[in-house]
Amino acid sequence: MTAQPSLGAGFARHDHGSCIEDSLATAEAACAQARLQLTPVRRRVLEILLEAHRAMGAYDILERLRDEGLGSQPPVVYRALDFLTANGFAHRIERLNAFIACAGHKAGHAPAFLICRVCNRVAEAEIAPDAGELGRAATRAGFVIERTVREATGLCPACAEGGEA
Amino acid sequence: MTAQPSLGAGFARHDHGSCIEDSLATAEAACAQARLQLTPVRRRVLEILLEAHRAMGAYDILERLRDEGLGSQPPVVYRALDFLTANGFAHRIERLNAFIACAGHKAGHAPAFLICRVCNRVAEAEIAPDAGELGRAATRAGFVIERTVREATGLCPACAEGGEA
DNA sequence: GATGTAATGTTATATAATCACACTTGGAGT
DNA sequence: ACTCCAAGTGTGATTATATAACATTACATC
Ligand SMILES: [Zn+2]
Ligand SMILES: [Zn+2]
Ligand SMILES: [Zn+2]
Ligand SMILES: [Zn+2]
Repeated sequence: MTAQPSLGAGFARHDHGSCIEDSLATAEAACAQARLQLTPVRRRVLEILLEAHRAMGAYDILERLRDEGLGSQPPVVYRALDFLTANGFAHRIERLNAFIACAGHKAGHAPAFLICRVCNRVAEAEIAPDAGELGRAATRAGFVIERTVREATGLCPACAEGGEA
Repeated sequence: MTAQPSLGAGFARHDHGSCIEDSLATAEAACAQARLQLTPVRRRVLEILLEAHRAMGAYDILERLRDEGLGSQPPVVYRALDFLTANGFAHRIERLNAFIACAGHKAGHAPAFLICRVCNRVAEAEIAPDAGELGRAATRAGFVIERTVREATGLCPACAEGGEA
């Protein structure tokens, strides 16, 4: 426990069952609030991401949907993922061509990710969007930033301690 | 002229012919120094990237190679790109699944990119690797960063001034 | 009940990347 | 010179990721 506030669950152990329930409840509330439709497919995709609790490829998710009779073609899962990412319930990890449920949904936040190259777990960190040298460099150059991808690859605490290589 | 130091050529105009020559000469020198083979295919791919002066997909590059009889199958270009990126002569833009010649090769540097979503031009910015909140968050979490992807999407000065939408 | 909109179903295709194996080449060592 | 080895290349096939295009359904509204 005692997770770092800015990292959400991060790489620490946590009560997984309740984290799924909480996230789903939050998503439902947010959808009701914003008049968004959390349809069966969308909801199930979010659940799958929450259960996995790691980054999943679109086709991995699709396989699950197919087994459950919820859809069998790529557009089904990509549409659901579009909805979830557009509304902040999930994020795309560019480095992995994969998707992960948002940890600690805060409307319009600018997440960064720590990706372990050994165990493939991903931690989400909340960081101010324009902070840092990149924002300053952009300002100097007259560039207007709309979205920023920040993904660090490396070793999580567990994997760093075990066999490094 | 008067380019921002930390942005290399950035979005500013510059003498394109000499920037190609200089970069190639630098790459050749670096390869000789490090006993790396800048073979015809590798050299030509780097030239193509330098001439284009923007991010190119692997298959766009391959098409050029094919026209010139230098290779016709995907592995040819991916091998060359592996070499170029592994040795810092080119960079992969994760957001675009594309590649770009390095602007201002400094051994083992940690670049960030500003990507214009309208004109698709890309500027490379040099930023200290562990700088900023992400580095601190990683340290707090006990995460060992090996590589970082930092890519901002938005509008370059020219496109921001013209029709915003 | 007609109409419009959002969501879904389905087929095909586009785009990106890798695998697997044969072949060539240019030294290192004998 | 001969053998061996490692790096690089050629090539066909395959896998992985993502979108285009169009038909259909579900539901709200008028
Ligand atoms: Zn998030
Ligand atoms: Zn790990
Ligand atoms: Zn560079
Ligand atoms: Zn632009």
